[in-house]
Amino acid sequence: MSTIKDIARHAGVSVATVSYVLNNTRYVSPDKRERVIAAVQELNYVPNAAARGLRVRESRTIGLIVSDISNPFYPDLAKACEDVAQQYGYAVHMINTNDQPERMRQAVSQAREGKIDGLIVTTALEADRELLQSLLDREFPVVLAHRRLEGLDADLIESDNYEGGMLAARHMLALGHRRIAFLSGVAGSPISERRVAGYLQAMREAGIDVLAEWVLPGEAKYANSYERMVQYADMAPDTRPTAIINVSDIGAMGVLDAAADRGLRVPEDVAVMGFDDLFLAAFRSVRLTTVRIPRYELGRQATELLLKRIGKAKTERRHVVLPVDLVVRKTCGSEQADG
Amino acid sequence: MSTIKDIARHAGVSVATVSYVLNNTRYVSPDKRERVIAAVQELNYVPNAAARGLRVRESRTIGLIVSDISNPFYPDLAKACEDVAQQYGYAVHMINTNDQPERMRQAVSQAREGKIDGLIVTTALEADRELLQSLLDREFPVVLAHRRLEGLDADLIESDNYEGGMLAARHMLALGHRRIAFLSGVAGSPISERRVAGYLQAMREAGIDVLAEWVLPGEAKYANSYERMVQYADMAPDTRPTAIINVSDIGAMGVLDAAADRGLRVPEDVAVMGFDDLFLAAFRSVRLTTVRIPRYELGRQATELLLKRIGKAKTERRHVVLPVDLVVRKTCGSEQADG
DNA sequence: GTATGGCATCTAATCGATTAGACCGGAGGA
DNA sequence: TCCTCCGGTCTAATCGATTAGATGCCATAC
Repeated sequence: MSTIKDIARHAGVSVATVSYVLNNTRYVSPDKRERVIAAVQELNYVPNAAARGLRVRESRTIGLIVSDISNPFYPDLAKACEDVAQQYGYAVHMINTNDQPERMRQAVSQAREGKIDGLIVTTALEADRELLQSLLDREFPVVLAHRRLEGLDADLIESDNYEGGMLAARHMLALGHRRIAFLSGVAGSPISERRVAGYLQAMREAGIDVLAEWVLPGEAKYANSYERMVQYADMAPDTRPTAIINVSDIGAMGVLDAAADRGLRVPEDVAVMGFDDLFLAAFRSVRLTTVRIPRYELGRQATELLLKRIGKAKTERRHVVLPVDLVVRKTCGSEQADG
Repeated sequence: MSTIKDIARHAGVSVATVSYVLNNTRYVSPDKRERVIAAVQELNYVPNAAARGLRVRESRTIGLIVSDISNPFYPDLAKACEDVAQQYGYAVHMINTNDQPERMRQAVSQAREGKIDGLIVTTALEADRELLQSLLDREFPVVLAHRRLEGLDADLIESDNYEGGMLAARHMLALGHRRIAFLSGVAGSPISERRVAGYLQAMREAGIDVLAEWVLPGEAKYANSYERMVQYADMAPDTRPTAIINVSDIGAMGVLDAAADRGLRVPEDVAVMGFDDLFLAAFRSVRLTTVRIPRYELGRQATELLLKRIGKAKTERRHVVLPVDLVVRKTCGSEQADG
């Protein structure tokens, strides 16, 4: 593997001149410039990233923290992040925390080692606040994407979860439902909380008292949502919720399957909605009505913002709220055309 | 940000001693050891990765190349890779090539810059062979996972695609089908080719002549598979294939939806199978019979092998073939129990 | 009392880039 | 003719770690 010295020797110039040519940092006479370029080609030279990074104190790498890349919410966001990063010459470290603070600690450590120049955090728990704040205190760029973390002084790109909750509830209300349940996420999830708040607001506006049993927290996964739906299915038909809004599409799939297993027809006996608009929500056999979350856009904007932050002096924190929209399909029974 | 010199000064020892304590490379007296540890804690010291990397010529990072992380095949594999890497103290660079050779070139460049110590490649095209071989020629560790690349002298962890093709075809044959089609992937995909080869072998063993129109190459995506199924649906019922094997589950979803749109019942009018066993294949509304590909295991073993390669002298190339298995659900009509 | 050896620790070279500041030669002005 | 200035290029310091080899101290042996 050749070094800058080899190039300098081969081209008959100094290492400084080689560096000037490679980085375009000073004028170099055409003749020497050409000799440098030729030497680079001939020796197939690629500069060493560690040496460069040590000197200029940057790694040209950003970190992306997700709780679990195999959760279908994240791949689109991760893709956006990588697309943008590539474009700007940055690499992406992917870190799955599995919601363990230990993993977040490792990520923060990578930041302090200088392995990454900035961090995009899609899932930060309460327990991670102090850790992330310690980075921010050192002026290390951190952008929250998707999930906010109250009390953390970082940039935030999120979608309009409150509006999403309203949209969902109003859709059900417009279809004539009154007993509308909301299968929320785990207690303390700010995403879930905002969506529930929107739902509650819409219900209030409609003059409906929301029964405690209608808002059931739990894991936004298939299995747990399935179980929660089974509870509803076992209630008497005249008290059972006629509409179920789910905090995630994956959870909605569990609800759909539980309903079918219990002999309830969708949408005749129960209307079902999700959140996210995953690819699978569009399948003909599913056709889930849902609130679309702009996942790619979340990742794109978070990465653009992070890269803007890197190297720049501290600026005003940004808080971007992306619009969401209702995607009407079949599971609430109101599809317009092709049924 | 403090450096090793600060720690040395603070603890009243030399930088060498600090390094010995931190890396456990030489005996250090308990008293100095403790002073070093105290200084590290007090100054909140974290060693600089670039400086270390420059000196010892390693980045403790590996690269993972996928064609597109938003293709649901890859997240499980990527997760496995990251899980194993974390465990060994390595970070993971995720690189989406989108099947563009340009992106592969960037990845190879990262390797040569020393940004990564090894590379896991899940999708290498013919066009990438030379590039990857150039890495191997420099003794840079490369492991192919999932997709082989003929003529490349690298380690390979794949699943038994040939056996999978046989399993699928035999299942259809056992159910009494004779006109069995195989919607394959794009021409030149070795994964698809092996699966088709297994299918052809099973058909041969059953004494059935496979019509050219039964093996339709195309993109293994939803839309393209949908279109191909439409073609079949338009054939006369007595010549139309009664069974469709798909090279991917996502493609099978397209087939399922096309069949439904054309008024064909599954499995009564057409039996449908996929490959992969994605999470969505298990949904009640889908219940896709498929050949399970051990995605997590693929990623796990590839990463373990890669890490074994890194730093070790050149050893014999390994070729691991993981077993696949048939997952019988509803789309071929032979489900045993809970239908 | 001096020589020997071993052990803990130190000094300084090194990795491969970037870049501040020195240097040198030629042009232009006095 | 001499001085100044400027532009092109060079030398060498620097980033922060690791580690080879030097050093100095102390115990033991003669």
